Amino acid sequence: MHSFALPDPVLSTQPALAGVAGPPLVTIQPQDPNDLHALRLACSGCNLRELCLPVGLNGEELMHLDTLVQTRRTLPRGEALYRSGDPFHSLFAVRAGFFKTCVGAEDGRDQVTGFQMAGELLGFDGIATGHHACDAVALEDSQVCVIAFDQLEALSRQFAALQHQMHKVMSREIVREHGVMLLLGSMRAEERLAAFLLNLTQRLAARGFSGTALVLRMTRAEIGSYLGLKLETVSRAFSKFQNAGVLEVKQRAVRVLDEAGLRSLANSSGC
Amino acid sequence: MHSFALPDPVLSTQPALAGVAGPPLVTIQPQDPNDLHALRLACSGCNLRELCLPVGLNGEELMHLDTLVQTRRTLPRGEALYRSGDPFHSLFAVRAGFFKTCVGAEDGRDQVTGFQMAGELLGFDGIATGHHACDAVALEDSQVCVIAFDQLEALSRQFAALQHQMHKVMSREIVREHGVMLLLGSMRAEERLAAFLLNLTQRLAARGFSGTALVLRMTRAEIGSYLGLKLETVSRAFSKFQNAGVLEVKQRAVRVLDEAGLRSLANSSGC
DNA sequence: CGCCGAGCTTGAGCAAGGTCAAACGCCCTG
DNA sequence: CAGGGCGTTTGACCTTGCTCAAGCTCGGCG
Repeated sequence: MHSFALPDPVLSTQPALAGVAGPPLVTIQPQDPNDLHALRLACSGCNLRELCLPVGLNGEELMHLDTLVQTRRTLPRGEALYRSGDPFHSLFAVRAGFFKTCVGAEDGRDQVTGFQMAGELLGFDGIATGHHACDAVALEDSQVCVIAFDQLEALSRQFAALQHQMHKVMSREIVREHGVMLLLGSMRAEERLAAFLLNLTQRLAARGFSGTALVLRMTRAEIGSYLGLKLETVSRAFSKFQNAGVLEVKQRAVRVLDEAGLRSLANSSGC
Repeated sequence: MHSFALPDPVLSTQPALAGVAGPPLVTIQPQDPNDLHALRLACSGCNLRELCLPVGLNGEELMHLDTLVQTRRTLPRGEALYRSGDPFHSLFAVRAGFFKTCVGAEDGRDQVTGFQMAGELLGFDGIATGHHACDAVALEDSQVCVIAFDQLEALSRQFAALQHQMHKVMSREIVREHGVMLLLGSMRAEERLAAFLLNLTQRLAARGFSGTALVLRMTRAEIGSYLGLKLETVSRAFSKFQNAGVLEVKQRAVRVLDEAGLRSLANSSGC
């Protein structure tokens, strides 16, 4: 399918174009002795710990969390982290790269339900039934931390802070989906795209990347699926934003020229 | 606004028309001495325990859960259980009645994100920030059990079964919202309505009500908001289903005449 | 009992976005 | 470097569902 060799030591999520370099990822050396192996997996040393599950944990709690994340998994672009129906054992924290999640109807239609970037968690859909209810697919070469769920539950019975953090993350996912429902249920095509771009730039900015220049990791069709639009409509909206001087669009490279303009496009209430 | 006296002893959710009577609700006598007071609030004696938070708990766990649900709250039709921005302290289990939840954009548009019936839990949106992120409004005279969230977290640190059940409920909410996204993002108007009706009848059937005759508790506009359609479109789809012999529609009273037909309408894939 | 108002139905016309089709750009591979 | 394929752009046309408007139903209330 897709020949793939992971460039060690690093998987860069947003290359030079992003302008602002993110904090460097730790070097990955697969053949290390045990202590180094443990270190490189440790949440306590992870540069994403302020965005990920460890938020708000103290030193002791973090050390215990470290014992939980015993493996990482590396995926080439296009590979599924899990598929609908797979048995659920673990949550996954995106360490590097970019994912989409999508649900499929029986008749083949499918709907992208989200895009996940570094520090975000995947897999909550599997808890309800013990089997995953959607697909998670890497949109670029990616790496995730594997978090055994039964161990996470056990640990969060010991540490209230971890328990609460986990509840917050799940609640945030519910609230995020409310926002998507608002978007899908009551916004026009251009409002949807504007809102989507603002959300993306905001999340990239929170990770230390430029809030104005970004490289989309997904196709027009995937954006369209997420936004409830056809790819042609997405493309036309991009062109219109470019003509209006709000964006500069060169295929997947997008630069926000007028953030306030974009913001007002996202709330134009259909008038 | 709405003059209201709660008929004691019972709040019936689906009246005679539903055909099959649900299990009778326990008698509510507000002035009882303490032990009876405790009993009437008890999850262990609740006829909804197989649908609600107590699923899968053993006797001891149930007894502890009973200590958690110290109050109920009664709401007349139209009243908000909570509103966006309210501080979050508790989850709510619907004991009787019917609710909608909705999120609002700044510009006044709002989107119904769900309808909740007996045994379903409300309030997870508030965990993320400590403030509720949507409104929950009673669509008929209703009653909820109030579950103090910090106590629930404490108890679920003691009992793995309760902890896991809570995670399952939140996960199920996430999966449900994926389904709504699929509906909003990729279905035609009539498919959306058919899918909505199937979902409603299924949930009513799980509660012992008829799976074919139901009384809608929400307006056409609220259905439309939930489905991303205008109320006229909803009304037209109802009429079309009636003409096709799939439904009998008399205002809010709906009877499913051809469930298989309805099912195929929900998957017609746009052809 | 008749009025009133909220909610529902139905029609006519319209616009947003979908569909189909053609052409282009970019990257990967041979 | 040429060829091929995927992803994107753009145009022309068409369908779905929205808008606006009128009339209807039903329940509550004076």
